[in-house]
Amino acid sequence: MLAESPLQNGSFRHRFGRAMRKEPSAGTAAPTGPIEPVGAPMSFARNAEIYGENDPADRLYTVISGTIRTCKVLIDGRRQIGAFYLPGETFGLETGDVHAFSAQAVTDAEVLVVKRSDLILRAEWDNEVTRRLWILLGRELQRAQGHALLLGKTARERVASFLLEMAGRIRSSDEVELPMSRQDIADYLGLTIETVSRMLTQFENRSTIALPSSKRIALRNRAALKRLNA
Amino acid sequence: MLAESPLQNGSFRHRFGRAMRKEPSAGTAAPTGPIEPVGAPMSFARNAEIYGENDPADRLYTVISGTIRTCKVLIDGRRQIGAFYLPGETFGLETGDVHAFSAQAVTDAEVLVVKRSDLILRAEWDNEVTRRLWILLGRELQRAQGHALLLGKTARERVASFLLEMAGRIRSSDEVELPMSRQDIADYLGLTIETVSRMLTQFENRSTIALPSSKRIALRNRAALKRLNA
DNA sequence: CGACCATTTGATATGGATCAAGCGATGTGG
DNA sequence: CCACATCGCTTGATCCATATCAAATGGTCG
Repeated sequence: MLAESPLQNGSFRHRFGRAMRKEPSAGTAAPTGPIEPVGAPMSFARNAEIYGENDPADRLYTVISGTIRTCKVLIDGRRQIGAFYLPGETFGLETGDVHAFSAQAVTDAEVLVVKRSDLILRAEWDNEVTRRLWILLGRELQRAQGHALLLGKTARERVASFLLEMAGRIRSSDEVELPMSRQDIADYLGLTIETVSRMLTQFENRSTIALPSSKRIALRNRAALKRLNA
Repeated sequence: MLAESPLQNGSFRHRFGRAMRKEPSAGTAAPTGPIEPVGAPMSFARNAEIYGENDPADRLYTVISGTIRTCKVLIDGRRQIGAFYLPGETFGLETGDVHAFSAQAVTDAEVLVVKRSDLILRAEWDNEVTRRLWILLGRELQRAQGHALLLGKTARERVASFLLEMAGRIRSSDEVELPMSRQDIADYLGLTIETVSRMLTQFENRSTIALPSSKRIALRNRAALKRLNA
């Protein structure tokens, strides 16, 4: 239903420049960089599936451009999004041998792929690779814990936290261009699109944010949002 | 408020025998065993704090007897429990240098403590230690992801999942002795004690479970619970 | 026995879901 | 280039699951 052609549609390249600029301090030994910066990037069209639930988890992916989501669909159709991955971030790291979540492109996207077996081999005689894998796994854990915490809060708090999180991760002064739809946000926050929308307009009415367009959000009063971050 | 004397009250020993029996296949190379099975165990009285939020995360703990919870208290007093740890399980593994959650004893408990620095040193020339640490961290990630998933469900589903999870982790035929209070369960599931209680009596009325006593729960119809596991 | 605490049960309130329009962008075919 | 279908988002009205408030019950320990 969601799956489309898993290969490129060509129109993603206009995002490339912007995306590359988002990569944290390229060239340094920044632990956020891709583990293995060589190899041909793969392209995915919007909504294309990168891997499915229960697919063998034998690869790691680093986002070059675009946004990726991981998600799980319950039998009755409810969808829970596990995480969003922005340029520079790595996903697909799982300890089981199959993926517990599936991954799709939120926007047209380019990702770098590396085989897990290669990494494990290399980790044997390269402590730096080991260290980076450890950091990545730890980061995933923190993210998952934070997500669980988020889901215990009220709708207003969840949306506030989401905005702050995204503003922190997307490089930009005070105006954020959200790459994902309201439905994606809702499924990440465990809410409905209507509730997400209402919270946003509520924030707008209180001048906490401004909404130049539906995906563009300007944080006018970060303190008010932080206060809701509990 | 919750913190009491951090040292023993002596009455925990009666749990020791039972607890030890819970350790998975002792003596084998079971990856669930404690990483370092030597060192004196520490004792904690019910509700005693093992470590607090923002304490340095320089130790790992393996439960010998009793039950431990990790939790976070929000400014307004809401409490979110991150996980419960039963005998044989290891907690305290964090990637940051301070703990994001605090840990307390749910019941009188004994835990084995090992210094993180020791482990890291040892991991340098002992691949087995490295491998076990990796497995532990991966398990934490899975747990946290599962928890986030849980919090997206309805109250009935959460309680059903909780019962199944606990029944799976506590060795016993079909009758489980829950070590934690309704408040602990509620805070873990993101519900109120009243809702937890109501769901339990609902299951009892439908003969899905039986409640010989408030903490003792007999699973009469696992299939019905699994159906709610979505 | 009596005080205390945890749990259950009942009555009511409410936050967020659901159902149902509207509305503004974006794209398509005539 | 415009009319119109489509899609994603917002807004409004109502409903319902769970929270909240309140009280009864039961179990434990002095």
